[in-house]
Amino acid sequence: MPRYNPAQIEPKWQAYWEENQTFRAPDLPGDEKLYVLDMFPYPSGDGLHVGHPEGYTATDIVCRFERMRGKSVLHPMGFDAFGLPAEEHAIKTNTPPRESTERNVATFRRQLKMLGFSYDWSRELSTTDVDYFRWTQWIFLLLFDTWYDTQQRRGRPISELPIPAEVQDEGEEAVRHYQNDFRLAFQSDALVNWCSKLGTVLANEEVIDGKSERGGYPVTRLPLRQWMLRITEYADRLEQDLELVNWSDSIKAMQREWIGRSTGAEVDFLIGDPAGEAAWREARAAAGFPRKPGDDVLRIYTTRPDTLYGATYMVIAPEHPFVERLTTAAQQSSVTEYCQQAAAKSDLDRTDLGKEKTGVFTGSFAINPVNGQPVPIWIADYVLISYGTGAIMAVPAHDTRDFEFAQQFEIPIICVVEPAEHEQLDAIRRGEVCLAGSGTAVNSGQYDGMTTGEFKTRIAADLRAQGLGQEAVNYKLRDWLFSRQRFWGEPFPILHELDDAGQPTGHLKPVDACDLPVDLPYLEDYKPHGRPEPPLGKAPDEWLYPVIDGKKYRRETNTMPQWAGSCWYYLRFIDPKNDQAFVDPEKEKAWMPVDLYVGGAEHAVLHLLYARFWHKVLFDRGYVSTPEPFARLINQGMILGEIEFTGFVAEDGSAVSVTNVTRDAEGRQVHKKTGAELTGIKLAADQVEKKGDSFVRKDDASIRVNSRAHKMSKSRGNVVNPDQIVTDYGADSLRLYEMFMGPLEAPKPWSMAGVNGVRNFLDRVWRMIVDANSETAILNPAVKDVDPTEEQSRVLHKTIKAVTHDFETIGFNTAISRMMEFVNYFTREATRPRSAMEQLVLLLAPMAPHICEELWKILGHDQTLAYAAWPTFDEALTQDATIEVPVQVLGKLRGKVTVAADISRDDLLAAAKSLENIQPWLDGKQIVKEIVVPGRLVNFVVR
RNA sequence: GCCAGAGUGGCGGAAUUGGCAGACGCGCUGGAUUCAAAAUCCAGUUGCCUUAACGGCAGUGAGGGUUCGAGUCCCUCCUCUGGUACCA
Repeated sequence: MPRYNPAQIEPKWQAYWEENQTFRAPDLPGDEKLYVLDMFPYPSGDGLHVGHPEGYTATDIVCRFERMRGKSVLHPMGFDAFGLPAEEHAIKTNTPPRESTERNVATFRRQLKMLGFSYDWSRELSTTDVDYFRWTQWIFLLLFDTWYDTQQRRGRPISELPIPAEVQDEGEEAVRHYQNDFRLAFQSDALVNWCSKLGTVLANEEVIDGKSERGGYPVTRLPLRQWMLRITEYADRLEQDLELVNWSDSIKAMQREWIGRSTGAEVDFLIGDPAGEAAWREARAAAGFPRKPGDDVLRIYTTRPDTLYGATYMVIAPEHPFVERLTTAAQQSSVTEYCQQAAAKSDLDRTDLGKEKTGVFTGSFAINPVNGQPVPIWIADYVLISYGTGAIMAVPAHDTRDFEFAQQFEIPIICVVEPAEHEQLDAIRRGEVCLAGSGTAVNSGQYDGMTTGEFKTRIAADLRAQGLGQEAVNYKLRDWLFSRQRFWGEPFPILHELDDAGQPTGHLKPVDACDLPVDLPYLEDYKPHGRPEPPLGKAPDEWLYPVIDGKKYRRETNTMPQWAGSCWYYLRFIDPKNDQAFVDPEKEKAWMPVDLYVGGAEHAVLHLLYARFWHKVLFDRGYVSTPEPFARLINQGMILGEIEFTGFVAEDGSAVSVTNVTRDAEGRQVHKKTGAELTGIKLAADQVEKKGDSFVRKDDASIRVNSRAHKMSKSRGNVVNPDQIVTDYGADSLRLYEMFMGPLEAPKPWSMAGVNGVRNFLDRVWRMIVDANSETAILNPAVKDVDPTEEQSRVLHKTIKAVTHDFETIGFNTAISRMMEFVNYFTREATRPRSAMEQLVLLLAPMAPHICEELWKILGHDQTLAYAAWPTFDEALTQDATIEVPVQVLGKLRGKVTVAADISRDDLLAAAKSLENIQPWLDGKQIVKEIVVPGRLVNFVVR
């Protein structure tokens, strides 16, 4: 075996690992456990993408590294195979979903094995396995059985829900209804996001800019009875517990933003008879702020109670229950028209037209509780019924949206906050410019002169004392719409009781845990039809209408969304074969939490928020031991296509500089001045050159071109296929290249030349150790059983130290650089100590396991190196005996002095001062200051 | 608009967190080897000025500041990427 041949080595070692179960994790860990998890893929029909191996290689390196350091490592892999994408693929290829899913899983499994990841494959699972989703259904039943105790701030069994006496008195039926109102899984008639193209409703999180996240199809609002999960009850804990985890700030920020906690106050404005104001105030002062507002007040939510004196109008959402009552006869027709228009608008329209504010006056007034002034009440769709109380006080002087609206409808603008310093202070005072920030109160009666912060605290206390308001917290997070009208998902383990006439009684019966799983029935036609009735409604009667204890039921025909299975798979990996529980408590306690979780940032809100929610419910109910599932999260950056140069040409073929290109309203690329449509053309690297900060055409340097890397996509034709890379360069080269490209978390452009570069490095490693001229696999004659020289030792120990540090901090690109330096050094050495070669093989093994196993064997070992001891270093040997210290004059480098590493401060200073090329810079000058940083530098400040 | 993150050679990227900017790789140039090529090995490679050799000046998106010393810290601005968008 003279030359490095990955095509031969790699399958051989993959077979070895599989036969010997090399990476099988123990049921319970030893002294130190490490649970490293990849976000499992959904097995698309396209097979693995080069983005997948990036994160998977990173976790694999960590696992292999830590195994060599003696840790018990759990590193599993599975497939997220239920849901829309899998079903869409099945429909497209006209295959039953289970069949096409299994085929895709097989492809993914083959590709993952081909890359040599050290997964414990005995734990493989798919969310579509009946034995798996049996427990997904079980957890759903747990959610159904749980209510959230806001006092204790935790989920509790529904049997422990206190039932008010008056409900108790009404009988069993009333109690049941009361309980249903508190369950974490509940049914609700609400306006939902309906996507007829996908034939299902979608969660808020799955709708982006009024279009479906998957497919980009239009989404409309439709009232439908749907299953919801009360994730909002956990909003504060989901937000606060972000403190407990080691995640990137940006992901935490995205979750925080999605949860959208805001603090402020609720305030009641009297809308009843103004003559009764005094009596109302008296009653309120005595009784305090009521939990639910009466019909005589309009309750608003504001984050700026300090601007109450500047409220010049109020707005209620078009869907607000008071619309009818507040509308005067004179305004009736315009209000009706406006509300109908608002209702007809889809979410997309509402945001699209968001630039121009619309609204209509009701004709009614409310009374401002702080000054008794009447305030006109408007209806406008910029106020959302689903947030806060669906009503606001508008303070145009200090809120940009209110300001816009007030300008449009010529409503007075009263400044009540003055900034400390502002260029347009006078304009702000006159209400001509909006100030959204904080400052000092003016025109606010007794509160004048207070800072915004003081004012907020004071007014909250005063309002509370008068029973007119109270502090309040609001979240943007909405309850999670959990049902889908599709076939390919987990059936709900819920039965609807039917009466003798076959009509639903409204009574829900959860399927007994011992009767789980509820499997999917066989359906001839499972395809969505664009109407809200689920396809499971066409299931055979034996499935659809079970009879239990003589009672007839109809099964729930909705299915769970794609996210259900991925909410708890990390727990099942710990105990994948258990048929008594979703996970054994002892094993759960031993392995959780996940120590390192790696995946794409596209799951920043959806998956990670949902999984954390389920985990907290399981935690509250005593089934898991940690409050958070994922202790550390790293998002790998996206791998982009190769850098492309794009030039623009007009219709007549003339080149146009990129500085003159813009996009018109329809998104077409047009000339900035003439508006003529332009075409982008791909230019080869040798057609362009760098000029200043940008690239220009070689044939005309005045024409600037675009240079950037794009997302890989089929339509762009820049997709890199991992199979091809493995064939051409080998799996180790692919792994190594993806780690060498740059920091794990950064987005990086692909470069074929770069793959060739790391392959070159592996060739050099091979030749450093193996005799490339021999027919058989024997050591390079330069490798000898000798002790390393002192210099060789220093190189070795420095490398061990640096690589170990880089592995600990996930700095894989620099770790590779260090090993390249090692190889560059030792290939120049005529004698290469075998021990040093062995140490390098161990260092490189986590990254390029196949070649290293082979080299390890050639170096005379008959066991896998997967559990060989990680190399250690001697700190003393990582320092050089002599060091070169830069010498500066006035901060500029003027010379270098070579001295002993442990030189004293004074000796270093003396050596620097006597340096020959320093003298001219010191001559005739006075040394004002001498800066000596031992081991680092000397700097003379002269005058 | 708002919130994150990032701007360093022809390219991907280093820089122990305030201490020699450009490690390592790609590409390019030259050389060795070869009948020739591939492969391999060696040397060079930020720009400008200058030298026989040395050396000097500038330089990390732009401008300002702090410091003996700034890619790194502070202020203002520009560009790009991702997220988000009437959430009161």
